[in-house]
Amino acid sequence: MLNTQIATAAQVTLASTLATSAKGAAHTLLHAPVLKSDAAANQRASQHVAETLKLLIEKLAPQRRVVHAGDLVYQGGESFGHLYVMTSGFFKLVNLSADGREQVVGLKFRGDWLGFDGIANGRYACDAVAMDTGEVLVIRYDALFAACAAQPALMTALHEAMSREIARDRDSLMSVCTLPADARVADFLRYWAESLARRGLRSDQITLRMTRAEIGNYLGMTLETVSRSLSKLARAGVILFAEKGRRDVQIPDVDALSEFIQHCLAPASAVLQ
Amino acid sequence: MLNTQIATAAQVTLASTLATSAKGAAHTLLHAPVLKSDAAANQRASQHVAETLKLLIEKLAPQRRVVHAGDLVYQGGESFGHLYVMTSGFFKLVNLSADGREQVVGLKFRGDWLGFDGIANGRYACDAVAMDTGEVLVIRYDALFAACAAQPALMTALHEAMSREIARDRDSLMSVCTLPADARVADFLRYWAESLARRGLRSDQITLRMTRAEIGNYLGMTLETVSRSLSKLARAGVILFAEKGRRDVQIPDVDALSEFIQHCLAPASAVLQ
DNA sequence: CGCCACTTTGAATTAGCTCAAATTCCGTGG
DNA sequence: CCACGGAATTTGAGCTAATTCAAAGTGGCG
Repeated sequence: MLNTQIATAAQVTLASTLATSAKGAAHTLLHAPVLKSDAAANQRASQHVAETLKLLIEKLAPQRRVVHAGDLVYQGGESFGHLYVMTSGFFKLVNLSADGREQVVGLKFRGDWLGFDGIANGRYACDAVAMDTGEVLVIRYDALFAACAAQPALMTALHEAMSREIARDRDSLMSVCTLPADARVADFLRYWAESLARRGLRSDQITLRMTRAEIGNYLGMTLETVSRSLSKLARAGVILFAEKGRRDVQIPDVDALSEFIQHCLAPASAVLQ
Repeated sequence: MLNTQIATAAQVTLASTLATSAKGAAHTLLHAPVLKSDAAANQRASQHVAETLKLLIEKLAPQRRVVHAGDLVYQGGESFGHLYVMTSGFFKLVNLSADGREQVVGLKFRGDWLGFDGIANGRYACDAVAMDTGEVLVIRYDALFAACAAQPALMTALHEAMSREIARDRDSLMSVCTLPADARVADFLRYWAESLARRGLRSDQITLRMTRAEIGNYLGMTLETVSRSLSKLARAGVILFAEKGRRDVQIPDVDALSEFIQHCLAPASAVLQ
């Protein structure tokens, strides 16, 4: 396991640091624990995506670009000029470090923006690769920038998208740092299903468009471990593989994935596997 | 080790995926490998920070808030209304998941903004905790939003800061996912030193304001492993501890840290440790 | 039909974790 | 100023989750 200590000793340490230092006011305002999927919230989110796309199309009349599996929308090092907003399809973001390490650092779905990483330095910091046929709106950053001044709704949409990305990236880091391998895979599936649900797509049956090696790379583990974890999830009945092929995963109950994660974190439960 | 495979089999897999799918155009535009620290770039960055702070102060005349070690600037779950820009000090961002896992997901220095995570949902997603005495500019988001329309420079600064945060978070994820423990600690120190250098502060001597437990939590490893890795770095002469106390770390040569990381990644080198 | 890439599963190995004990540091009060 | 106690750190020893290495199985596609 990566780090059980995080749920025990380290957590106590951090918590006590906060408690003593925050002058007794720490953690009285926690989010309501959202462990259950929320259909109403998903519908709202889906509608919000549709409205944002409509807004962008109306205000900016952007060019559209159709992509196919394997196409690069932009490439690390390339000069920044455009942002892209997905209307359909599925993308991965791949980072390449100076010393040659390569990693999938993000997954993107309909409504997500691509290219934020390029704003600060004038160069894109990663590759955006289509994993499937899809379409993006091509948005000139300077045009968007200018339009934002006159159209507050555009700026709101932009800021919201960047904010969401920041929050999501942190959740990713958290998953990698605090969950053991099995739970990480479960969390990955949960995130994917939730992402689909929030966009109004069916989420009980997802087609993994990534190989085990890519999933493992994204989650910080080997392809063998991904395979073993998926097998364990299937054995536990939390997921089902379609009869033919193992790229299609059925998720009868998303909440069961969350329970599985909790079960992985539980310290002293003797359930045979 | 977390994942040597990433540097071997998985990398080949990913690379070939890109190569075959990107129609032969993959990776011709890589960044220049920046393995060496760059004094000129640091100076430019430092000046840029100063200019941005000046701009914010002039245009928005923000309130200032002095903080001391342990103070919370904002708390997860709290209603969003302000962004904060650090003029001095040092902060950590702590995420708390719905199921109680807690993790340090970011470190912030002078010039960095705090609170972006709150824009999308109207609630902050993490705690921002001061690790030292410092000061932040308190910026009402609605005021900033309004001012951006008239002051393009403000919007540029805002977008740059968000973009930088997104890129940085991905580097974090990459470090955790692709580096073994020793290299991760080295990379952590390298990042810290670089962060100071880019702000015009001395970077050859840094005072770790975090316990081993916090560092380990941030890097996804235990406090014991952090301690062992630091000892190994000291034994290798890459860092030196101040005579009294082990919170002060001297870094005679930042580039030596990068070399150490490379050395950790090297597959078949038989150097005794 | 056969190749090739992907996946699964097993067995052995190891990096990092857990547990434990000794040491150092630092604030506090005598 | 020094003694004391609690917190943080270091280091060792054993354990275990995940990796590495290896081999067999499966499916898609020309």
